[in-house]
Amino acid sequence: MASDKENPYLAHLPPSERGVSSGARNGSANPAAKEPLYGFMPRKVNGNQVRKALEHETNPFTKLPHTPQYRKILEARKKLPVYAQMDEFYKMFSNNQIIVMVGETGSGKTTQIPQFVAYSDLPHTRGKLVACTQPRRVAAMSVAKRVADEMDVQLGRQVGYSIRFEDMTEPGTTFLKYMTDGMLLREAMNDPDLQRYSTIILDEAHERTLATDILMGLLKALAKRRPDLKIIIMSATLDALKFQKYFGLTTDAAAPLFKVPGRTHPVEVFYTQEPEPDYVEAAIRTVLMIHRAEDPGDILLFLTGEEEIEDACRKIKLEADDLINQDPDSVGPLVCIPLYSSLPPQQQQRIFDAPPSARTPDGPPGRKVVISTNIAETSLTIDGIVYVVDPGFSKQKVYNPRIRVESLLVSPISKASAQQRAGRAGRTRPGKCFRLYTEKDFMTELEEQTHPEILRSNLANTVLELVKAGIKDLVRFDYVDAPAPETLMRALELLNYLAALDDDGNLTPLGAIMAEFPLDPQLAKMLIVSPEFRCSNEMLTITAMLSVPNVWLRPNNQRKEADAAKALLSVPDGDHLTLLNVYNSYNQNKYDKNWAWTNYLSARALAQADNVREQLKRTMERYEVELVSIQDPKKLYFAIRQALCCGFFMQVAHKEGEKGNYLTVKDNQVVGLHPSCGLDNQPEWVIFNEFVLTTRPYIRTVTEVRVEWLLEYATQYYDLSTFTDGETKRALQRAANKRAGKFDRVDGADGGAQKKRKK
DNA sequence: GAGCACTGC
Repeated sequence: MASDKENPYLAHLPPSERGVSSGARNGSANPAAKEPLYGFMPRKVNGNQVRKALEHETNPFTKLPHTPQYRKILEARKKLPVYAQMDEFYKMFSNNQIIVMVGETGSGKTTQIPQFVAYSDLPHTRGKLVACTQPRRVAAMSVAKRVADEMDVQLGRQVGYSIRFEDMTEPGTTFLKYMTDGMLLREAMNDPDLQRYSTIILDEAHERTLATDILMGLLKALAKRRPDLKIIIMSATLDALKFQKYFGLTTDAAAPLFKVPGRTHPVEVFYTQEPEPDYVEAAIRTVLMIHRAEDPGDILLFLTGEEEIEDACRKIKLEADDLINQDPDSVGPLVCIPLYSSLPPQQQQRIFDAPPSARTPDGPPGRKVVISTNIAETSLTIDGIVYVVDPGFSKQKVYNPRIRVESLLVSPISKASAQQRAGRAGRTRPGKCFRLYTEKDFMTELEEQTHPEILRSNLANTVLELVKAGIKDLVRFDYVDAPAPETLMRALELLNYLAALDDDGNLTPLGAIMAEFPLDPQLAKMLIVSPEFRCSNEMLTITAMLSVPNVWLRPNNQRKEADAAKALLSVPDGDHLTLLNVYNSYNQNKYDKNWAWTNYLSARALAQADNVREQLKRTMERYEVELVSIQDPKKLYFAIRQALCCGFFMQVAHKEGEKGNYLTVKDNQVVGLHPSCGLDNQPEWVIFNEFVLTTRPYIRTVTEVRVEWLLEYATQYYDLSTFTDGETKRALQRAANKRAGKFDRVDGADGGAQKKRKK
């Protein structure tokens, strides 16, 4: 490398270092006095150099003098366990392309390691970035803010973050970027070499989110194509060896491990002697036992869902009140606080309230009990928790590729999860964890790790992203854990029916555009084809509404009122049309802040839909998907239902008999219309957005369609030779005959196309 | 006549 141009690494160095004579040009005999990074050789930086630069009076990235706040924070940083191992880190980082790092809670890895890397990579001198991914948006935002403060720069300039709907970076200036794993995966889709980055750090890899898992596969392959790219996988202890082996560049060499101790307090673990037949009852009993007998300190109880949590809250409150009445001198007041994700943020904030005070000045102190879903296991940290009650269950997503259904199932947690839960008791001082199962069950029955999400999900979306990223052979892709072949086959099959992939598995032009939308392939497809039906404005709305959580509120004590409000907004032809109507009404009443609430709708979800709609609209404009509408409302509703068929022709059910049962097409599952469904009759053919398995199998968000549309817009899928014999096939046959102009001699019926409404 | 574990684009 002869010139500065070829070696941008040297650009930041004083002229003398670049081979240009003169320290005198700096006006100083010692250039290091002015230039904090003087003498830094990229990726050959050591701890001494960095420590010196950190103490320097000038900020090397802004060239401004360091503020007093910087110095104060720096003193705190020096006490982090990871700071003591800076030399070791630089040695390992300089000598290896891929590192696996483990650091427990409180080690400082998430804030410090990316900064260490920045001092070594010097990405600002060559227009590169250091990226650090997080599974959650809030984490990406809050860590970026913290690190910007630590580096004495403004958030969004040298240090920024990038999450969906919010890009807090400045191109050309930002060189350290925190981002969600999903965001980096999106980037990899369009730039498989991730050229912008000099180092990529995957944080919280042990959580094994779908996006992180896919990124690990992509980065492993990319490391061979880009020897200049460095990769750090950060994880909890238990998984380290698995990642080391996976990222070993040869079969027998593992990636090196950089290990940093955590800083937490010990937690004493107790087990029950016998298995508990009813874990909710046992949990309530344990909470009350702690309240009566243990020292002050708040309690965290893990349960599986909203209903269970609200129920337990009521029961604990009743029993605690009884205790106080019986024994006011030795039992203090107790508050129960529920915590789950669908609670409005304001109510979630209650977990940070102080525990209730003693009722008399020298009476027994009060206690706070937080009853939470898994959200408190990773996403939210509550200070002051000293006792954890862990019944050992959580709701987990499972995917059945045979019937293409994702459902939630209450299942035993893993050992790793149990340890994570116990750790929640030791964040501020030594704590106790009460496991409501036997030690033997813990040792022998619980799985080591929770199954990674990739093994429990429908992969249609992921497969499309991978194909777009240039991965041709999905089955032989080097996954950390390979999904079931049937799951991949199902995904490929769906994408082929949707014409996103051709018969050889190649991406079609349509598929390439579909991949650009942050949507399930079915939704992307119907949105992209909707201009042909001249209803793309409406499909845009419906797609956005289907992409956000349920907009309907149904408070326990006002169910009737809520149902009545919903009936007023319902469109009898289908729930998809109702969603359109809800959004339009919301939009027309935006001046009225109470509109959502008075109509029993979630203002939060509607605002989210608005946000998603805008994002999708921008993508449509970018790919020239026209935004059009038909004026005549009757024709418009027809067009919408036809466009729906283009995406959801595989999610169709046919009415069987008069009992309200439906049979899903091809899979032949017996399902019912979900009670929330707003159809005013039972049409012969319906498409549905969702199959849910609760008290029985239901289809939810349902709209009536005509059989001839299915034959017309999904000819390949409705090839009758692929159907098993039965009423559905006979009905399809009648419709097909009619289309072909033949007389149906079996029973003379017309396939139900002219069916009358009951009302 | 039911419910929404949790994330993410």
